[in-house]
Amino acid sequence: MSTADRIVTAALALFYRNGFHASGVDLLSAEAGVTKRTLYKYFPSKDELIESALQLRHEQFMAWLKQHVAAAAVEDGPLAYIDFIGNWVADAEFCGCAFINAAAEYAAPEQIPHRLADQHKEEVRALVVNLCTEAGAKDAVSVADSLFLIGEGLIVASQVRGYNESLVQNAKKAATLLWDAAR
Amino acid sequence: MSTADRIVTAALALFYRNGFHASGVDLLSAEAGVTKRTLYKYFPSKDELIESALQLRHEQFMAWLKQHVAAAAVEDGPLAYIDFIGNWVADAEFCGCAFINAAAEYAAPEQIPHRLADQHKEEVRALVVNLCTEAGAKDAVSVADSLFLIGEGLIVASQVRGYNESLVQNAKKAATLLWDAAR
DNA sequence: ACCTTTGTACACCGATCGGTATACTTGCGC
DNA sequence: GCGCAAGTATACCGATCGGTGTACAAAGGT
Repeated sequence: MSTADRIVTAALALFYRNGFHASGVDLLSAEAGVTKRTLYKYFPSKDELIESALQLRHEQFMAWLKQHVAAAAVEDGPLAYIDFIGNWVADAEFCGCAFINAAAEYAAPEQIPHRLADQHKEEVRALVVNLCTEAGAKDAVSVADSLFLIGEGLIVASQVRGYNESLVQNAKKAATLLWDAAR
Repeated sequence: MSTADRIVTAALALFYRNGFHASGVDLLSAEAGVTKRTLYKYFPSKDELIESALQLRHEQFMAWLKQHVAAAAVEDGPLAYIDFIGNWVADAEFCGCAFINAAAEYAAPEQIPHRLADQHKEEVRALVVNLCTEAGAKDAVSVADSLFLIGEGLIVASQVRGYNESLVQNAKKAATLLWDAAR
């Protein structure tokens, strides 16, 4: 693992756990096990480090998601998406969605972290649309958007209120109902 | 309007628009039209000002929500909740949910803004459960949680991706389907 | 008229912010 | 064995952070 990778990996972990504004560069470099000088050799500013960290997160997340839904039968793909979210929010390290958090801290839509969040969510939504299409939905876009909304709701509800087994079950139930109605 | 009220009102507006960590006390007091000294006469610290601002937000929001759902027929109450969210996210000043944003910036569940967010969401959820019960749902808690999830999803999706008319329509459609299945 | 309250103006505090300068060590390629 | 890039150590920069001290102006109650 290269030095740059170690830095951006540690940065992502800290930003995710601690927030972007609340994570200073001193702590950041200490967490990565490098000097501030070295950090600034690879990333010209904290802003660009944030950008790189979110880029890394996007790649990791999409790979993780794709792997999960690929393990499900094609006709259950859309429900596997909700299942994936259900697994994710149960993780002890779960701190909400890094991109939703980024959009919250950088409210203006033209700010780079917010734009990256928008792009990330668009890719996820597109993936869900694909799952619905391949599973033979009547109106793939419509049901995909509904499932996407339930997923987003499950993420933030779990973040704010803490993990709740029955809420996850409920999300799966609602998703199943919507999905069955769309086939 | 008392001086303390003007301060907390301005603080809420700035925190909502700008984030908590990103809003400094100097800007805060300037925005409120008072000196920093006066601000600290009423609020012993920025943290306590944040707490007061969130408390104010909670009261304003609940009053607004109750007023909206009270205008709907009892049997349509649960759908009026989604309708309310749909109106809200269409507002030009919409910056997501202040409590979700607070939970994002203060990730640890024991931090006061996070705890206030939890309490706020619990009250909203309880209100939706009541709406479902009064409207004669078979399993009020279950369908209320599903509608709540769709509402949360609509809030964050609109925050991250910007307002999207068809997404709102889709949320209403999904909510209607779930609600009809629960009556 | 006097005193108290309310708020202003503004300088100041130590700490931390993001970011940089300089000098030194370490290890690898040739 | 030499040179060079990578990284360390540490001190520093100006700006801003949350928060305070002090002196003064206005206004109301009695």
